Amino acid sequence: MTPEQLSTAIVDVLTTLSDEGALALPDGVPTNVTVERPRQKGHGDYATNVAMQLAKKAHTNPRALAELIATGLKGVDGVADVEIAGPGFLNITVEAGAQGVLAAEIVAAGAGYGHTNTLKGQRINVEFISANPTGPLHLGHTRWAVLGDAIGRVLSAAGAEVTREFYINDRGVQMNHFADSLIASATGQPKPEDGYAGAYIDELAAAVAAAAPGIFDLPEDERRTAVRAKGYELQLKEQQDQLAFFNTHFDVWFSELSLHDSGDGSGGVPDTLKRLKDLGHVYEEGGALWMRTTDFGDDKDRVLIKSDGELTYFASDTAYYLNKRARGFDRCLYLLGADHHGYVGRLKAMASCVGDDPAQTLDVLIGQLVKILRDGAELKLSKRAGTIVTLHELAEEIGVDALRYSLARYPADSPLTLDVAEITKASNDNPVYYVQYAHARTCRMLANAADLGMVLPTGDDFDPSQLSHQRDGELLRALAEFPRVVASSAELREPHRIARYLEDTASTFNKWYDTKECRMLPQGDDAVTSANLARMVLVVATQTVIRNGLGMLGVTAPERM
RNA sequence: GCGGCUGUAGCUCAGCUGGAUAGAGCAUCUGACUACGGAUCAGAAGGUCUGGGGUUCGAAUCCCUACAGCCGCGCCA
Repeated sequence: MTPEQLSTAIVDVLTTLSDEGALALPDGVPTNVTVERPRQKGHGDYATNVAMQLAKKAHTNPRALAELIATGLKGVDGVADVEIAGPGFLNITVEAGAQGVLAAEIVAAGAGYGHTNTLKGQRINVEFISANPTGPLHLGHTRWAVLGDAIGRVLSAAGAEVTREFYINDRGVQMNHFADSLIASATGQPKPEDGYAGAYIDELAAAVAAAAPGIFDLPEDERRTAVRAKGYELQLKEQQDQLAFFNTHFDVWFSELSLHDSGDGSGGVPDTLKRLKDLGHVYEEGGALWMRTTDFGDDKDRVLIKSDGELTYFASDTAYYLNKRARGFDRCLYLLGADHHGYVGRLKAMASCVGDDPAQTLDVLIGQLVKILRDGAELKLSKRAGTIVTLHELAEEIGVDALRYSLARYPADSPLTLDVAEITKASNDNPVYYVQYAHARTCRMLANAADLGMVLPTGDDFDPSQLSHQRDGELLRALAEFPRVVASSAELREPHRIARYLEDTASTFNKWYDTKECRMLPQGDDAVTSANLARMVLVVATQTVIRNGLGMLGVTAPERM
């Protein structure tokens, strides 16, 4: 009996009471009732506060209503006992057998356990990182790499059709500054103003020279174009390789420049500008072209074409949004750093200008910035000054799994401070190892079981009522939570809930493991009992949940450590 | 000045679409190694949930306010 089934059973009881006239609910019977694991032992296996929530509407008092529900619920198959406590809580105890069958269900579902259809039918575009291709990815991108990737995985698990997208800012003056910096490095000139510095520029300049011999000897006008193209190509490739190493994958690498190439009626910036004009949301002033975003709540209007004729980033952003919508996405997720939160207002206003309801089509997640301390002092990151802690360095120093996990276990809106010394030194204390260890432990136990000739029972060979110890029940109820955790994680776009859940579940498993009465393997020459076999199913179920959960965070589930 | 985020144990942080005695890890202290992998488990100690008001059966959670920290308010990218 899962919490979902219990919730349904309570709704059925309420419906019956309502039909019989024992209960009058003006707004009808709720379709969903909250069932949760109580924090306190002694409050049953599950608890619900439904009586307190409905009492006022039904013009009765909570305890009287609780009595009615309890009586009905006691007749439900699988429910062992119902108690009324405090102001009107219903504390429910479930029969061991009814609870134990879940273990076999999880094993049968395998890699699909935890997946739901709560977001079925939604086509979601998740855009994240979207860095300039003018340098390596750094600490500032690392959090988004982890969260964006995990959100993509979690949304998929909730049934959505997800496309993960990286928007390449390959257009704009920064690309010329990039080229000029490479040229300056190769020719021994001082770094240009507004240029990029750092060892990576020198290395990249050498790589450009190696890949295209003679490129720096071209005439000046050709040279810049050629170096820009080659440097871009190599730098983008490096970003892609490093993200692949970091286990972060994209479905689409979208070039900003491609939005400007078109102009043939297939979308892109020219068509976007025309459409905005037709909709009457643009005007000229001071030689510039503006979008009237203040009509939709923005603080000020925004420039699309500057008075010098150059297009702004915002013009590209608008065309890009329309491009996504034209590709059929119902929702566009943007993951932005806190330093871009001023963008939210104009993005939403822009969506309104083109006739969308941003509450339906746009989701902007603002994440707070990660600070990094070394020797107690904050490292200021600046690509142009060349002081960079790169994603790749971090990943190699701490390990991909540990770095991903330690970023994934915090919500995006909590500011994070990482101390370099601490995360490297304390890596053995990282909760990721605790969770991975629990998984490795299940693997060793099952290998031992195989050595003893134990075979995972199926059908009638599996006796769920053997899982009757208090610890069995605690573990089963923890495993039963997984689909709900995934669903809420997807709905709220908060993958850290999965990490916290896994830590809790791993802890429950370890406690179970240390309980003498719950041994899976027979001791000494003892024969294999049906209880041993039933617990074997429970171990496989636990392993399945941990593996699936870690997978949603892009973290591996090792068999040995 | 306006706006966003944050303020919970010594430290790092969960919990925030209102529920029962506010949780975890680390650090500290005490136990369990004739072990299904001890990277574990059992226990102790540790709190005016930043301050002040309000809403109600009930507030860390919602509203108002004050204070503190980080970030943002370009015809930059």
